Amino acid sequence: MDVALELFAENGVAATPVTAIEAGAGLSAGSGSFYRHFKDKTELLAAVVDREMIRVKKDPTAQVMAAPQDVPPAQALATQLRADLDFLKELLPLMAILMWERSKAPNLARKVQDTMVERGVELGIADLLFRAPAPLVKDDPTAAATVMMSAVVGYFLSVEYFGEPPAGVGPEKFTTMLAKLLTDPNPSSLN
Amino acid sequence: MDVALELFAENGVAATPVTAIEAGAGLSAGSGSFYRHFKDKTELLAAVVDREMIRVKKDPTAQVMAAPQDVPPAQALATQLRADLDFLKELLPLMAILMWERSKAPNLARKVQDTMVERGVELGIADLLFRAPAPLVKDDPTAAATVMMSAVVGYFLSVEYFGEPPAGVGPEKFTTMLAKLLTDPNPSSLN
DNA sequence: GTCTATATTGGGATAGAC
DNA sequence: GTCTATCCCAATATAGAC
Repeated sequence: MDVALELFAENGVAATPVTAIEAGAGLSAGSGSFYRHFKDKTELLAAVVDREMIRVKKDPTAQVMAAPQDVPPAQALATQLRADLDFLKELLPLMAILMWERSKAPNLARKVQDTMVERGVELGIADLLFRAPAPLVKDDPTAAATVMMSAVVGYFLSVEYFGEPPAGVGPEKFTTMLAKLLTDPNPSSLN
Repeated sequence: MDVALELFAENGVAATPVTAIEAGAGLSAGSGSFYRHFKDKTELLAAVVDREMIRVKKDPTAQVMAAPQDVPPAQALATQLRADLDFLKELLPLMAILMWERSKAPNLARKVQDTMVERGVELGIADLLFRAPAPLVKDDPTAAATVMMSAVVGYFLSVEYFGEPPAGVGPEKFTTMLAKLLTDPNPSSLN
């Protein structure tokens, strides 16, 4: 399953021959030994995704970190956002697989949306309100959290996909800027 | 090529049989008629991507809109962000294909990064500085533009991928919030 | 430029010995 | 549980008539 996770994420399920999985698992490629463990590739995929969802759900880095009292809110939030970026790295193989399989297995995408995205936004809301909430955030925490999470995900995908930060803006700069924008305590454009 | 673009984006190149392209183009599936037009599927892929890149580059919605003087900066920026979201919709098939082919054709990803991402951030910077620039933005326009573009891309992908806005936050709310955060003229967390 | 027909291969899956 | 051997099919690609 470890091998399959890697190969699926890298090349997609369809493009990963059973023989390659056998080879990666130390079995002789081309022997049907794979089929003593799983009925077929589809069953393996389901097993891999399930295991990954469970693993991710209990990942400690997914939790909101205890907010230290002695640092300014912007800095505390930036630290949290860095942790979020690291957490997404854990999620990456699963995300890649689901992107590949989206059209074939829409139910899988649905499951992930419910458990990951909505929960992510919820956590983000809690996160934002917990720290000194700026007026804009307080005005519509859900929208603010959505912006925050979208930015993190978008940035993460850019980095992973292209192998380098967009426009040379590293994680440090990125999270700092995003945190500042969100914790700004005095907006005048509310009108 | 239109059919191929659709099918490639939906299912990936490997999972799209030549026969399906033939069928979609009005040819009889299974006849080799395809091969009178392209040497093989790889050549078709290259042609499709090239045509798409050119088409996207001259797309008028990619331009920064003339900023009206009589609306507040936050509102003007929100309008621009809505246009950006629409533009991404144009880009979606190309993005999907490149995501799928990333591992197989890293050079393609590179080409896109140069022409799309960097250009997108550049436009974003111009955009931000052009409108009433908040101190935070002025302080580091590149970082602010990266945050802005990342948020737009992340939000867009969530919507496209899951078929509905995350946490029920629609495009209107999203762009408004993001624009407000960016144009806030009075941040105190710069320190 | 499209068709019918076909050669060929790669990969999914099974049978049965060990 | 793994192997060798094999079946089968789906998909690539070509040949040659029309």
